[in-house]
Parts: sequence; structure tokens; C-alpha cells
Amino acid sequence: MDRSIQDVARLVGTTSRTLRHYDRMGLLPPSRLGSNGYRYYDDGALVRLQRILLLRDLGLGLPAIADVLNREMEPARALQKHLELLRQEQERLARQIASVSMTIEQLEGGEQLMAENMFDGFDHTQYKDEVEQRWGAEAYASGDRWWTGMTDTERSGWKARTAQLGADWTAAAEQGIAANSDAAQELARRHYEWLSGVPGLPSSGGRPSKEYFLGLGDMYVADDRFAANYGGREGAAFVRDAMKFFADRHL
Amino acid sequence: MDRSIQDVARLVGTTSRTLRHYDRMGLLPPSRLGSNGYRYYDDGALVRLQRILLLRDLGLGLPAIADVLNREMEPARALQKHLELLRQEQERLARQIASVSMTIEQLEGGEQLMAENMFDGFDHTQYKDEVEQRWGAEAYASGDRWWTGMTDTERSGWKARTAQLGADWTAAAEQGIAANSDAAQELARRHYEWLSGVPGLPSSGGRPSKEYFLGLGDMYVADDRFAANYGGREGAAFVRDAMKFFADRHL
DNA sequence: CGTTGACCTTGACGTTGCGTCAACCTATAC
DNA sequence: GTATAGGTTGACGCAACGTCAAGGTCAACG
Repeated sequence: MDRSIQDVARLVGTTSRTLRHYDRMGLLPPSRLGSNGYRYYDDGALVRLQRILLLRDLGLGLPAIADVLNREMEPARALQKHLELLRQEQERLARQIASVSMTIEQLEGGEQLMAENMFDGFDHTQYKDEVEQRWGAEAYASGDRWWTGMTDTERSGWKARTAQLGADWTAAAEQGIAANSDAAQELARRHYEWLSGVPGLPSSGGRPSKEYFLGLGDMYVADDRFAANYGGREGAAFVRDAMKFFADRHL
Repeated sequence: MDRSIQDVARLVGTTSRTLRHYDRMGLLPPSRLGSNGYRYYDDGALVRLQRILLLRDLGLGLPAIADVLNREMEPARALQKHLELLRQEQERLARQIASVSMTIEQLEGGEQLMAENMFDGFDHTQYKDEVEQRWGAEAYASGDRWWTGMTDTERSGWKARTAQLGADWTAAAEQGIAANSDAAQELARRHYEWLSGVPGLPSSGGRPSKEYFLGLGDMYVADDRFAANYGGREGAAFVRDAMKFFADRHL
């Protein structure tokens, strides 16, 4: 009752290459080896193969299948674990589909694929690593580029506010006004509002947290790429001081 | 204004390895190469990189991204094509989730992972290659093992009918009755009904097509693995004749 | 001027599950 | 004997990089 590798392959609807693969990785050794090196499979091997293919069709990986068949893991538990992965994949796909759909709409609305210099160096998602170290990875775990969810008008509006804010900060710094002056504090308030328009930041109740706001000010000074937007290090120091004053008062 | 590879990587939230990868595959060459071999990127390269990452986040493959950026394909059309793939993936996932969920329920209902010898050699999905050559691949394109969608009772019922049908055919063949006799035609009718319970077959209006039914009869004779279920080649020939008679009358 | 540490280079293997040759031996049938 | 089908062991390919490995370069510090 032993069958050759081709017989088995046709019988279960797969290929001999697959069976050799399963053999080499120890997932399904043939029940007998001919003196010529041929692989022969008996009914027991067939049953095991059917189980393998069943689990494979359910989407499990071969190592996971091996765990189940070698009784190193409860089938139900393995499937439960796998089910969660599948659900996550599905959610990821759903988000991606939404993003792609919106992007298509924007493109058909005559917009370019991406405005040049859209962020003017303000893209906070750039500082993924630094921020993650301070506030944990989950704040950025979504991985989506948040601005893909913005409409055309929203984006251009945000871009304009961003540029204006940077210019106003720079001007104020050059005038040498005090960080706790009303003008500087008004700028700090605008800065906070502007930040609130960036989803995905570490926030408490929909708005950036005090810790994030303060940390951000420090980064403006510490990082030249940021500082450049506020008139260099001195300007950035002024911004940071104003932000700290604002945060202590209102956050 | 040229930036080193690490600067760029941190700036956009990726790694230098990725940038080298994009360089080697021609997707994003550096704007300048130092005499020391260092890669330097200007603002133009940064814009291109941003577009690459945007499209990548939408799930496009790098070759597809290259097509878009090299203006060999309309962005909107590329995204539309991609959107269809995503939708198909999502449907596939949904079906898989349903299958996994049902399997878990069965397992928790105390059932084994799979009954041994469930198909008694009748599994038509075995003959994927042969049937695909005759009726096209799309009939089996779904790839799902249809019976995973059956409940416990459905499966055992189908299994019983299958075994009974094979036994009845064999008995009739051994009695030497005519293929166009009423008894043989009744068997042919039962065979057709039985086949109808196998989703995924090439059908016209929910039931197997005449072509499939006739081709199946031929295969019963031509293939010993099938013939064995009907009492060998002679029995299979009887079955085929009865099926042809039935098909000409009723299909 | 030497050293340290950060950053750069190319090269190559690993990942997942096989498909697809390539080169060569074996079994079966006419 | 030979044609044909089927068996064997490599080894590369795919997608998009992660991850060493080994070694050259650059800026700063003492």
C-alpha cells in the first residue's frame, strides 16, 4: 500500500517538490526509503499530510503546523493565536484600503501625489526614534503617515499655518522680546494649537501632553534640524523658554 | 545642502540599508557620489524618497512604485490596480478567518482535527491538474478546501452517501445490468445529486456542467485510483456508460 | 600625531514556501 | 535496446530589507 511521491502528490493535490520540502524540514518524513533513495508513503503519512494541508489552508505557517502535529501545542490554542494574527492583518488591510481610496480621490481631484516640502522640516514623524525612547513606542506604533488622512484643503491650511508659525517665532526671537511676554505666550498658545492638529502624537485626552510639549522644546534646541526652523539655536532656545512658561501656566 | 545617508535615513524614519537597497535597484540613486564612495542626497532626492515611502505605506511593491515615479504609469491607475489586489486579499482573509473560527468551534466541540480516510478516494480536489487542463483554472482558483465549510453532520452524511454510492455502483456492475437500465440510471441520478454537493466544481447554475459530468466518467475509466472505487476498470466503464446515457437525457 | 567613536562602503547570508531548471540515475513498457 | 516517465540531490529565484562581517573615512579630542 505504499505510494510513490508523485502518486501522493497527485492524490492530495500538491507537488512532489512540496513533499520533498516537508521531508527536508522534518515536517513529513516518508514512511519508508527505498534502497534507490525513493520516498514511499503509507496511509499514516497520508493522514499526517492531510492534516498538514488542512492547517496550511487555514493559513498557519509550517513551523506552527509542526508544533501542532508534534503535540507541542494544542490545536485549538494554535488556531486561536493564528486567528488574532489574521484579524490584525485584516485591520491593517482595511486601513490601507481606506488610505489608498482617499489618495485616489485626491489624485482624481487634480492634486499632485505630494506637495514638495510639505513639512518644511516640521514633520514630527521624523523623530520617531527620539520620541519613542522618551514616551514609548505605542505612540507611533500605528505606522501610518497621518497626513495621508487629510483632505487637500486641510493639508494646505496646515502647511500655511506651519510656515507662518515658524516665521513669527523667528521674527519674535530676533526682536529679543522676553519668553514670558504676552506676545511670546500668544505664540506658544498658537504652537500648542498647531500641534493639536497632528494626530498620533502622545496625547492625554486628544491634545499633546505636557511632557511631550516640554520635550519638544528641548529637542528644538538640541537638534539643528529643528532649530533651523526657528532661527537657529538662539531662536530655538527662546521658543523653548516660551513653551516651558506656557506649559507651566496652562498645562 | 547635501545630506549623508544616515541623515536622510533619520530624517524620513527609515534605515541606511533601505536607502542602499533603493540605490542598487535603481529606485533612488543618490544625487551625488563622493570621491570616497559616500552617497549624498539633495532635496530633489528627498522629495522622491518621500513619494516612495508614501506609496510604500500604501502597500505598493517597489517595482510598481518605480513605474509610477518614472511616469511609466498613471499614479491613479496604479493605485486602482493595487486597490483591487487589496480587496481580494481582504476577501481571502475573511474566508480564512471564517474557516479558522469554524475549525476552532469543531475542535472545542470535541472533534478530532480530521477524520481518517474522510474521502475514501473520492476527493475531487485531488484531480486539480487534470480538471484544470480541461475546464480552466478558474474553477479551482478559490483554492479553499471546500469541505472545511461543512459542519460535522454534513460531513459524516456526505461521507456515508459517498461510500454507499460506490458500493451500489460496484454491486450493479457485478450484476451485469445494462447501463441504460432504470436501476443504472437511478444510480447515475444519485451520482449527479451527490456531485452537486461538492461546491467549487465547474458548474453552470449551481450544478455540475454536462461537460464536467462526462469528463468525470472518462476519468473514472482512465484512472485506476478512481476506478478502484467502482470495482475496477470494468465497473468504471459501466459507470461511465450509465453517466453518459444520463447526461444525454437530462443534461 | 595617534586614538577613539561614529559613519561609510561592499558582500553575503537569512527570511517563507515552495517553483523551476539542471544534471543524473532508475523503473517500466514496447 | 530504448523511449518515456519518474526518482534523486543541489542550487537559484522571489520581496524587501535585517543583520552581521570586514575594513576604509571623518571629526574631534588630548
